[in-house]
Amino acid sequence: MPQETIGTSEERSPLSKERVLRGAIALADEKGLAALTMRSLAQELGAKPMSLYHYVANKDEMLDGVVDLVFSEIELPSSAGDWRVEIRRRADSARQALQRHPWATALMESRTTPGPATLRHHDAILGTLRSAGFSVKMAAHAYALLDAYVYGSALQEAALPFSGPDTVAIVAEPIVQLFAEGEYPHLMEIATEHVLKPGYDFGDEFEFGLNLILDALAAALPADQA
Amino acid sequence: MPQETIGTSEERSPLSKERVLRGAIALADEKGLAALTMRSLAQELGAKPMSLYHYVANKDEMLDGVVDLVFSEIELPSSAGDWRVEIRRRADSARQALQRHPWATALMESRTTPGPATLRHHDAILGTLRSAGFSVKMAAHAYALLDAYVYGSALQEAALPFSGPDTVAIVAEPIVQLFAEGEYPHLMEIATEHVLKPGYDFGDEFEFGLNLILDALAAALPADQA
DNA sequence: ACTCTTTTCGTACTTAGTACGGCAGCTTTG
DNA sequence: CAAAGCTGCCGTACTAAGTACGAAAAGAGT
Repeated sequence: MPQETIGTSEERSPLSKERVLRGAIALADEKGLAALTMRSLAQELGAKPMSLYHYVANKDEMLDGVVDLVFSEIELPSSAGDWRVEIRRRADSARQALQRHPWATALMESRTTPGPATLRHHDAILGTLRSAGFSVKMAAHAYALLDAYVYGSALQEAALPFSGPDTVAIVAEPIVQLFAEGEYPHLMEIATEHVLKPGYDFGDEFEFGLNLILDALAAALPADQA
Repeated sequence: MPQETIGTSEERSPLSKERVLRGAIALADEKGLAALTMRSLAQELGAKPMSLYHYVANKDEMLDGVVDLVFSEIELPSSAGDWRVEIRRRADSARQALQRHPWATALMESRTTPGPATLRHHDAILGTLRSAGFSVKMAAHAYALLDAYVYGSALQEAALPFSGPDTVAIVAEPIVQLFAEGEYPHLMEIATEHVLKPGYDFGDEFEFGLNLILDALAAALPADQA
């Protein structure tokens, strides 16, 4: 006597590439990237491991799809409207997406085959910059700069031992202890006088850099248009 | 009858943590990060897998050590001398190190336990910025910005399907083919009119952003000092 | 109901990390 | 110089994970 639809937690709609990828994201969000195995994912989906291979060629290809899905969560900038507003919107949106899925930053590296959402994303940014009046070359420069900054920030934030504005103090003690040896005076200074202060939020750090970059790009625009 | 010292290629000095880590780097450089397994590394070192565990607790810890070794390859900025020169030097040096070991960027993400070289590195940069006159807060901002940019650029460069200034054309064809569908007009434009042009070098892209950031930081210095 | 197609899965092989205990050679000590 | 101990090296073997291969089950269409 099979147990049929007794399963309480696991969803049991038919599988699909979409469901597999979304399940993978959910699993990675919950348990971390290391816990994302074909076997555990199958279980999560109420299926058996080999069933997944009907929708993805192999795990690597699945990860490509996952990365593209994460990219699709990022708001696209519009080519109309103020370019600074649009670029900022997408930068913030990208940071949020990579905050929701901290493991994704690591994945983006190894995957050299961008998916449609990724390409669309890049295309939209370049479009916005070109519409703003940047030359082809300058748009490429600006794009590389902005993108490097956004991903680099995501990398940094993912590496931070804390996440919210308030969880800082929890891990502060052992770190300060380590620095107290006097070997890293400047790290010590920045830690105690800035990062470990109550109101610290990495988001402020991010905004500072983003503003600085946008201002500098805006200043370079007139000369580029000439 | 043991074959003694007949082995031609494999080094056969006694093992050490140093040798294990350097072997790991060499293997990753040669065959890629995926090929770096405890088994293959042991073979490379002319030893058996389990021997490695005398020098590293487990693979993860080994990777931590590897990352720290890569960091130690980066030139430290000095607190004396012009801060822009020093910061630029370390930025270029960092890019070179991450170019030599493209797989390292991916590793730096997951490792939340920085080694001594990493800490020394960060400390030196902060020291240089502080000596230049930046306030604690501004130094933190500048540091986050610069670092995010350097790592982000490394990430971008590692994701590029080509490496040198001239290998571009090789992979250009299929890419252009893909874009030609007209779905990504701006990517297409940047590709054909900029990236795929003969003299293209990602290094120029990097320098542009670095200059822009340094200029903007320099402009912010006076107000910060006041 | 039968056949064709699509979806799901059972079995089993391979690779990789690593726990555990043994042994060899050098070092120390009587 | 021999017995005892320590250090570094490794043989064996277990577990987890990706996935090849082919078959069973579930639908679809006539």
